Amino acid sequence: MPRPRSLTPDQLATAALAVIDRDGLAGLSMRAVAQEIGMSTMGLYRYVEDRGELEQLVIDRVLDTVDPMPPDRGRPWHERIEIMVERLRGVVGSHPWLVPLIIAHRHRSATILRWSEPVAAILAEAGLDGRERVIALRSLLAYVVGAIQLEQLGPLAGAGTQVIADRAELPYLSETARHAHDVTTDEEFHGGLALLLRGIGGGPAIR
Amino acid sequence: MPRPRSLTPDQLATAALAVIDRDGLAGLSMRAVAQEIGMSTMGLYRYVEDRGELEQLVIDRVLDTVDPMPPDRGRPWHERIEIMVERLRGVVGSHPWLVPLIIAHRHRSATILRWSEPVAAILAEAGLDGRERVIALRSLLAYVVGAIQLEQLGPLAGAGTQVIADRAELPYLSETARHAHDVTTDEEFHGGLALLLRGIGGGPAIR
DNA sequence: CCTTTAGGCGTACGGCATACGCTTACGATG
DNA sequence: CATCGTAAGCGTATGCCGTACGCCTAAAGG
Repeated sequence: MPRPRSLTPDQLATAALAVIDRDGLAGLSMRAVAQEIGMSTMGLYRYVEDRGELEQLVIDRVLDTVDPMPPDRGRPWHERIEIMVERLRGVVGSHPWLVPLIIAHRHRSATILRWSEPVAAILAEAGLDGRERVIALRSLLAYVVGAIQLEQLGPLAGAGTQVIADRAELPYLSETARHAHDVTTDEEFHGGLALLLRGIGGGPAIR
Repeated sequence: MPRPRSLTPDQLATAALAVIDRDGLAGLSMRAVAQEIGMSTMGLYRYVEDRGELEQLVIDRVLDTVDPMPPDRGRPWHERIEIMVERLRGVVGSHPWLVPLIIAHRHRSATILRWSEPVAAILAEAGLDGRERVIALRSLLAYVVGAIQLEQLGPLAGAGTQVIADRAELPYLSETARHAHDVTTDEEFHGGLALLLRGIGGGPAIR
């Protein structure tokens, strides 16, 4: 009976994401999204309660593209976890501006749960008991969250690291920084993950 | 010759920190800090270029309390790293509102460098070569950053986890969540760190 | 005592989220 | 086809925010 909606939540999320990808997180405002759609600012409030709900819409839209299918069970379990982690990193990494938003809304998102389910299953198969599983799962999440942020904020082989390499008062750190340029972003991420997996008990043997 | 300054940067940082600790990060505004000091809003701009510089002041003030002294060399190196990590977590954890600010300003902060120096030294002593050191150091930082945020956003034994425990469509995850209540925040943090250290090669032997 | 310099304040602007009330398009019903 | 209830969409207004700019004044050197 009433007038039909002229916008789907998905169109709204797409518009907001376009704004973010173009102008960064700071460019995201109700006005900007309304303009992107070609609607008045207040018209948006017919679709979302407030700005937070719009953000949630964007995050869900992006995170929903993470494939939650358990990987082929023929592989060793640490490889399967790597695959799951890499899927998450791939999706988040293609929208780096979203990272702070995802962090802030993490607890409300169903995707993290859907992602965690197969990971928990793999850890159980690997023989970890309940308590070990709790700790391993949280550690993996902590590592992924932290690594993605560090990666986004300053590439390892970038200018910031170069500055450190020249600091005479920090001999060990600068010596370490000089080795940074031949570690790619991917090697760094997977290297760290491999350390964690080895600690959990599933990685290749100790050096 | 000119009129002397009536405020030290430290007083400014202290006032801003008081506002944050009382009203949260959202409560931090130039107006609020000015009122806290008993000065007009624009008076603050005699001391800082802009809001960002005020934030930097607060972060430096807090992070400067992290003890950068290398721990007693008699201990095994993985214990020494644990001590360094715990110092960082202790300081940041007592001002949880600051976490997003610290993340955003991370690259400008000298404290992280001062902290990283002894950690790099310990890793070198442990026998890691340059490349391994780069990866281990970044991993530790990633874990700490991620874990502190996860810890702050949702306690493991809290209501959020309880909800998960009742989700029938996520059998492995909910089974895992049911074990969460007997893992304290500290156990979780140190358990994850122990996994990472074991992977690096310095933790207690594999299970 | 006078001059100079920076300290401190008030005002004003443009941007933000959003509360509220009006107008209007729609489509089900008579 | 005419009518009307409902929700869509818009305009206005409020109260935040950071901060540019110009004025007045305190204080120290000569």
